Amino acid sequence: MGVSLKDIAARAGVSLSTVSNVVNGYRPVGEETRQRVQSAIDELGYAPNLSARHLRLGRSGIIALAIPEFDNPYFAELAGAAIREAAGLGYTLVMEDTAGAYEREVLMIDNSRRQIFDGLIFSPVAVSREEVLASPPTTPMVLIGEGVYDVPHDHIAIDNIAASHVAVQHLVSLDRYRIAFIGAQAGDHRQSAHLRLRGYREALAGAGLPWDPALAAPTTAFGRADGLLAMRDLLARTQPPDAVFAYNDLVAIGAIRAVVEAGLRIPDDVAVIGIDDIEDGRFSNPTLTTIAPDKEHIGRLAVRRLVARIEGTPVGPPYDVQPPFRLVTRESTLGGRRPIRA
Amino acid sequence: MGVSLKDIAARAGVSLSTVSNVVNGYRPVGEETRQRVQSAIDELGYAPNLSARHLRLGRSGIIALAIPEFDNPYFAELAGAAIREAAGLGYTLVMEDTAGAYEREVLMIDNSRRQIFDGLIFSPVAVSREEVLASPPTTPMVLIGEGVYDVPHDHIAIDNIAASHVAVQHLVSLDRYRIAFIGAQAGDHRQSAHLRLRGYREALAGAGLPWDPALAAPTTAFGRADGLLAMRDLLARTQPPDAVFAYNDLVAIGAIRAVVEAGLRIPDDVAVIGIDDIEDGRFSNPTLTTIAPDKEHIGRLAVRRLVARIEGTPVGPPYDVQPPFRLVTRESTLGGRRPIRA
DNA sequence: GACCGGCTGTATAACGTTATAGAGCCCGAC
DNA sequence: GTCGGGCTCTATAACGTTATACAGCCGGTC
Repeated sequence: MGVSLKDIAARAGVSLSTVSNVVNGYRPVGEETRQRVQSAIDELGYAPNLSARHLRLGRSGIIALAIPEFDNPYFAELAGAAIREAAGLGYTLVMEDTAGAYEREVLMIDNSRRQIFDGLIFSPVAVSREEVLASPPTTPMVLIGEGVYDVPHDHIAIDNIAASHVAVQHLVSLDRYRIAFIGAQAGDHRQSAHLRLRGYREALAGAGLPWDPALAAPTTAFGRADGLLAMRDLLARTQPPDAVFAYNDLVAIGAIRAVVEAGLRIPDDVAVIGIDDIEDGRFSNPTLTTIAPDKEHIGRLAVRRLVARIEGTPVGPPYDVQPPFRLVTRESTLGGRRPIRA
Repeated sequence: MGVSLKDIAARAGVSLSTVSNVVNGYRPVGEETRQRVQSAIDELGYAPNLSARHLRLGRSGIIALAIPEFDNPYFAELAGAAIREAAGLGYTLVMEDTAGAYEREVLMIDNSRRQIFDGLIFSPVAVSREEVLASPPTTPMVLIGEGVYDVPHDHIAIDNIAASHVAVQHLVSLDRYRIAFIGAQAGDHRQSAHLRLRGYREALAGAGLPWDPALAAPTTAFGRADGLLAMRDLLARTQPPDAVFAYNDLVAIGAIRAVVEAGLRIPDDVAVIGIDDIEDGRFSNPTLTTIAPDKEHIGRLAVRRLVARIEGTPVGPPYDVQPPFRLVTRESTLGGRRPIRA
């Protein structure tokens, strides 16, 4: 083991309590003793045992952020905002990757992991609403993204349907008639994919465009490779699309690559739009038009709500928040080449 | 607080010890009692308090990975490998972002954070060798990347100089004569930037090419935006480069964008190579030639070494490992357009 | 001179867990 | 009939910390 309070106390010839008071200033200590204790601390290199402190105090000062796609920049960017907010509130934020795997997600909502952290911000993909409901209510949990609604937890997620409307309407405004959607469907667990598909269909209907199932390309996951394969498929059709609404920016970037490989022009032959506004799309060729959720807002708000729950600040009942989003137009739908403002 | 052993014991009418034995099977328990205890656990929803267990056992089963650029996919991809290896060894890996900030990095090497985790994998950027040396040797620490050598810790980092040689030699083999380097220098803390610059200069000399300071473009950081700005600068010279070796793939992607914006062709007018082999470069337009460190190897090895130290497995003295890397040629130096195998 | 209050320090109980020592019981062997 | 030993289970001490209760001392006030 490392150096403990006891070692310091012995070295300085004082009691445990006095050392503790020097360390965290709960009660005043005489100047002379304080210095003797402090030099003992410096010499022996003492640092408090966080587990013991956690056990005693009931709080560790650490909150966790569990995300399903560690390699999706969207979450990295969101995490950045969360980390800053947490630091400002005196908490450390650590991240855990569930990889969207069911067993890993279950570890989040049963108590095995939550016992060591003061709270959890969780982006569930594989677990169901019922499982979240059945989880024991110990440490506070805030849910972000996806479609786990009507549970006794704060929940922050953009309005997927409204966002999809804006995306599709933008493509319609460019006089596109054969608008495809790329993203998983059918048996997929991911609620947001279903919601975005629904928004896409509604928007098509609203614009008086027909619903063509051949233009809804399924994917097995939501990365660049999935977008690439799906787009190749769409381009091989006898009547290829003249625009694509991708489930997210990664998928869109894969789709762009497929279009370029096919020797077609963007947006002239095919316009592309995604969702997320990850940095990749700001530097891609062409740059990517996208729906930008306010990641800063989401990250900060999630932490604020969680900390409020942890500290018992009165914040009212759990609620659903739909953070703002906006359409960011770039070369993949507008054409031309405009220098990036960096 | 949550449900504790005591609650279960009371409910099942047995002692604390018996419940503990049911939970972790340290000693056998009679079948009838075991069932009574088990149903009490299920009913009350018990999960062990990890802090208490950590305090008692001296281990928490959690290791941390502290990285300087959470938004660089390189680390996300490396973390993926580390997470898998850790899971296989019975550990959970959580990630912490230092943002390369000095104060945050100091928190890693003094003991404040290490007390709650069994060990730390740390990619230092801002702290010096002396500070690492002065840190109290409590929980094991494995260092990855950068140039903190000759410290009593395992250290895993590619041979930056050798990697730079390979990169530059590849450009030379394409008959490029004005090869630029983009990456911070001078007062920068980042050792790897200095090493790569040195490798670049050595390789130029080896190829009989002159060293032109005007072709070494400094950056303030190492992201896409930095590559973009530096490349714009280089292209504005009276004698622009015909090839660019970028500090990493993100910088290279920014550089590519600058070349495209300028209306020049890649690789015809300017060839581009990076280091890291992040997924972005596999899907960019054009796709990016790069030096690919074996991230899987690095991530897994770091975890294996750390766990060996934690568990006291005899593994010999701390050592420096240089993981393998290889040149991956793509469109940004080879030209043409080759479909991605996805 | 007795008492009060402030200041400085100490002893101790608890947080939830697990390893150790040991208690009670029953069965078989001498 | 006693002893040894296996089988269950229990009581307890510790891990390192902090909050509570308390003890001693000094100076000032009635």
